[in-house]
Amino acid sequence: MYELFKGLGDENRLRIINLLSMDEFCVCEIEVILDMTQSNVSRHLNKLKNLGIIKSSKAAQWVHYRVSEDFVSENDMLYRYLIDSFEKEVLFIDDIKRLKVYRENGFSCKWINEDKEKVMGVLDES
Amino acid sequence: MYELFKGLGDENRLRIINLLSMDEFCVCEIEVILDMTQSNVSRHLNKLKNLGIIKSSKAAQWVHYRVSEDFVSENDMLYRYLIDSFEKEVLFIDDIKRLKVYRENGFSCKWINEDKEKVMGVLDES
DNA sequence: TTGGCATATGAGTGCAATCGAATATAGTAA
DNA sequence: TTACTATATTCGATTGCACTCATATGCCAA
Repeated sequence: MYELFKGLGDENRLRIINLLSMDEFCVCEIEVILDMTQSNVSRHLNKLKNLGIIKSSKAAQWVHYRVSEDFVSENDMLYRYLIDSFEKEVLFIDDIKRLKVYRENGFSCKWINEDKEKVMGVLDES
Repeated sequence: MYELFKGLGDENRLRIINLLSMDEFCVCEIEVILDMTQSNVSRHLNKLKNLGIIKSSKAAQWVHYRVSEDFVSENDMLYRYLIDSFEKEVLFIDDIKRLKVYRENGFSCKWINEDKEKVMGVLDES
């Protein structure tokens, strides 16, 4: 049990969970939206996966991550606490704002591949 | 927010919270019931206090610790999740068993002062 | 099969956290 | 005051964790 809390005791991992609570994302999208390095995102995702908080599925060379439905149903109160808390803190609210801009511009893995700088630039301005 | 989870991400601190969820205790009682060193208990209590999870009050040379009512009301779901989880794990269940033996023998700070070895011995046998 | 892209992992670094032992502080009682 | 007791804090050692850079793996497309 303390392992679970230890896993949640990291800002970047909470930011990832916050993002994944909205939708499914592949690694490169998380990287761009949260402005983290690729290896760092990958490592945190792996840790969250080992804890059973998220799950992954491969689609071609992309790996999509999502919050585990089992985790949510087995840890109902904790998950609701998380969601509530996300909505109260600027850091998490700002990440969701960045996600909105990402969506409004119709960005996707493809865009990131073709011109990552451009995508990052647009997100940074907002 | 991640600081709170980081604080909960330690087995000994969870054991202390589990114990304090039952009643108020002074440091020497926690030390004996959980079989931890005095300095270690003190350290963890201090950390939990800084996080606002517990509160303390002095009575003569003793310091009594209890779960903060404010923390419980402000973090209702998280606290309920904690209590639920405690009830499901052997480690925490066993600590409460030790507490019961402590109570059934009528032990107190005084007893611990007068013959700590004896008290520990009785608890260890159970 | 080769080239390129998405993701994962290994190695190294530095910082943070835990712990026991010893010591300091503060409060009490004689 | 002095002696004692409960708790807090400092020290030094050890371990654990997050991070970056570089490289490996695995998948697709031409």
